[in-house]
Amino acid sequence: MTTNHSVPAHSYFAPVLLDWYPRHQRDLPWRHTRDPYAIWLSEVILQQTRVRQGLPYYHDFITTYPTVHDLAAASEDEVLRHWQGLGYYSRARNMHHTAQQVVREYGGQFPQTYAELLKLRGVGQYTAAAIASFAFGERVAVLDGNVYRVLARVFGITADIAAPATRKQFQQLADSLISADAPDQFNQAIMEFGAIQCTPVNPDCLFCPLQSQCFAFQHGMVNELPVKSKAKAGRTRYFHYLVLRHGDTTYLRKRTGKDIWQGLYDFALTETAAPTLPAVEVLEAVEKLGGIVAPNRVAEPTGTYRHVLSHQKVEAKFHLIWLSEPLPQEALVASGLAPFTAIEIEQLPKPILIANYLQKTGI
DNA sequence: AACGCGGGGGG
DNA sequence: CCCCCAGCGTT
Repeated sequence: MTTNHSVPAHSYFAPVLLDWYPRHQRDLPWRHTRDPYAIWLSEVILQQTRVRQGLPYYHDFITTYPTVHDLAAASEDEVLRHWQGLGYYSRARNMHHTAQQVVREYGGQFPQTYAELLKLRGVGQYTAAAIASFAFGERVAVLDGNVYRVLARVFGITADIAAPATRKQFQQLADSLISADAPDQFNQAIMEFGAIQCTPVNPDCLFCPLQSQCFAFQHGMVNELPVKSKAKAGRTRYFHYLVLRHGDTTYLRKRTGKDIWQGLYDFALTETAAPTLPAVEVLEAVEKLGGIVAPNRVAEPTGTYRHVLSHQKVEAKFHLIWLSEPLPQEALVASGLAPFTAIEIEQLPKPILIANYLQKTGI
């Protein structure tokens, strides 16, 4: 390819990517199928997740739930347990909901167009475009973080990619670039190119096939593009977990509010604005839950477990408390707590913070 | 348009 | 320790 700036990058873009892709693509399981269920599964997992992290989860899900019928028939707890550690748990809950919807309302057959796919819960513009192109060959451009980055650099777009209004500009450009005869390959190629070649940090510009056409490279702006405003800093929260135990059972409850970790299980929780909770307040909290503390069986709290989420930090301490009696039934109803054996706890979906604590303490 | 939602990898 | 990675639903 010659350096001819009189020729717009537009005409070279798709051919260069389609030439690059087969020589550099990773061998990924969902690239060997046109099954919309398998593709949907992979895309939901990959929505905010890197391939390396998502791959074992994909294998687990496609093995445990080979068809949409299997996924639809599972319980939400079981689906969340398989999702444990992947984060953004609403993806799993929405996925489960959609599986049941596809079985009930679509006879087990996924809708086949972008517009119809978009109606499914958990399927937004990106995922609808991915399924429509990969499974059904529809000519609709995907727009994900990789695509934003590649297009911003190659075409010198300085709009803030974190601003929702910027989307139109990129969608229009991507739709103008996508190959008419191989829209699926184009979509795969541009995302793979962003993931492997045009990486966020230290992109491989030296061996880049678009180097001569790339605005950012030609103008020394590779590190300035794409433009992306920073997310606002998150708050710090202080969790004091009451690990109530009696006999061989431990009390946990399912998180139901609009807070983090919806649908997952953790212990009775007192949240404070300050890092510490006085011992007397720990006892008061246990009492309020209907618990009778066994004599001399309140352990010192653990050290601080720090758990960083993208939007908030959690600093948690765990107070191990042995009860002399099981919690009364009314107390369980009021608090949502329930007794579980260690074997049962293993099967519950839990935040990584809780799973780490349980592993460390051998419960 | 702004916000809330997890967790991992690299320098 | 810092930085980076981001699609969808709700408000």
